Amino acid sequence: MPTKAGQEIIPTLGFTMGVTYRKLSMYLQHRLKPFDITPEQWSVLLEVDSAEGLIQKEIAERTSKDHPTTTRILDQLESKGLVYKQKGKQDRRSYLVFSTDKAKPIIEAGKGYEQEMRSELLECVTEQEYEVMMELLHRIDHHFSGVNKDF
Amino acid sequence: MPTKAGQEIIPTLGFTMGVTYRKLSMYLQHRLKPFDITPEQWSVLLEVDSAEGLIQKEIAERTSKDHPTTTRILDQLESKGLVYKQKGKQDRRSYLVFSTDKAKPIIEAGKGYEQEMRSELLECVTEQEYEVMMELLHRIDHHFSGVNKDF
DNA sequence: ATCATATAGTTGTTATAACAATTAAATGAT
DNA sequence: ATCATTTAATTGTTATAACAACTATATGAT
Repeated sequence: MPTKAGQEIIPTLGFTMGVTYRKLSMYLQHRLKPFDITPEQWSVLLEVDSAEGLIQKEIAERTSKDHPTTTRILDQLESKGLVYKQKGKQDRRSYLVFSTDKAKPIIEAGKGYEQEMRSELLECVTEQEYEVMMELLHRIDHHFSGVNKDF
Repeated sequence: MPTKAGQEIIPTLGFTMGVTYRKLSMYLQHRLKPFDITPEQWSVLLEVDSAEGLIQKEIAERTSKDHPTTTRILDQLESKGLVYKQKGKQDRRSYLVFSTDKAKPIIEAGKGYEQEMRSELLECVTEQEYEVMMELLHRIDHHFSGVNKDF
C-alpha cells in the first residue's frame, strides 16, 4: 500500500518526550544564564560537588553522558574556573575532579532553581503524578538500555 | 549554610527525562541508520509527507523546532533528495515543501520502526501507563510553554 | 502611495550528543 | 619480563538546538 499523504500524525511518546524535555531544559537554561552555565554543565557540576574527587568515568556514568561529552563539559567548567582536575596517583590515566570555591554560589543557585522547577511542575501535575512519571521514565530508561545494547 | 559535599543526588524529572529521551532517540537512530537519516530528519520528513505543500513555518510549528533548525534539517533532506521546495506563489517569502518518490520507502520503513518502538515500550509499560505518560507530558509541555514565554 | 513594522527564511556561533579513532597507562596471559 | 588486551581520557566529525543577526517580502498605518 502506497504512502497516503494528508493523514494526521499521532505523535509518539519519544517525539513528545523530546519536545517536553527541551521545554524543561530551556526553563533551567534561562535561569542559569546569569551564571554563564548551561543546564548540562550544571548537571555535571552538581555531580562533581556531590562527591569531590570523582574520576571522569564515574561522572560520565552518573550523568549518563558518554566520555567525550563528559570531557568537553568538564573542559568548559574548568575554563570557567568552576572545577579543577588532579592527576590520579594510583591510576595515572585518570583525573580526580573537584569543584572550586567559585562554583559554590552557582551550585547553591542551581539547587534553588531546581526547587523552583519542581514547584512549577507541581502546578500542573500532582505529587503522585510526578512520582508515577519518574517511575515510568526509569522503567523505560532501563528497558531501552538493554535493548540498545544489541547495537 | 555552605554546600555540603558527599550527598546523594536525587535526579530531577527534567534530568531523567533527558536521559530517557536519548535512549528512545538512539533506538530509532540505530534502526534508521541504513536509510542514512537521523531521528530528527525522520520526524520532519514524516510531517512533510503527512501534508505535502506545507511551508517551513508550519513544519517548524508541528515539529516544535525553531526556524533555523527546521531550515537546516530540510536542507539535509533536500541534499539527500528526499524533499524539494517550491517558491510560494502568493507569498514569495515562503517555500512549499514536498517529499520525493525516493522518500516513500524510507517513510514506510520509519513508520514500521515507530510501531516497533511502541511495541518495545509496551514490554515495560502497560497501554494505560503509556497513555498516562503521554497525557502528563502534554500537560507539562503546555504548562512550560507558558512559563518560558516570559523570557 | 509611502514608510514603518511584521513575517518567512537564512546564516553565524556556541554547546551537546553520538560515534570513530587515537593516546597513554594499566592489567593479564604466558 | 614481555606482549596483547583493556581501560581512561582525548580529539575529530557531523547533527541538532538555542539564540542573535540578517535578507527579502508582505502587511498596516497614515
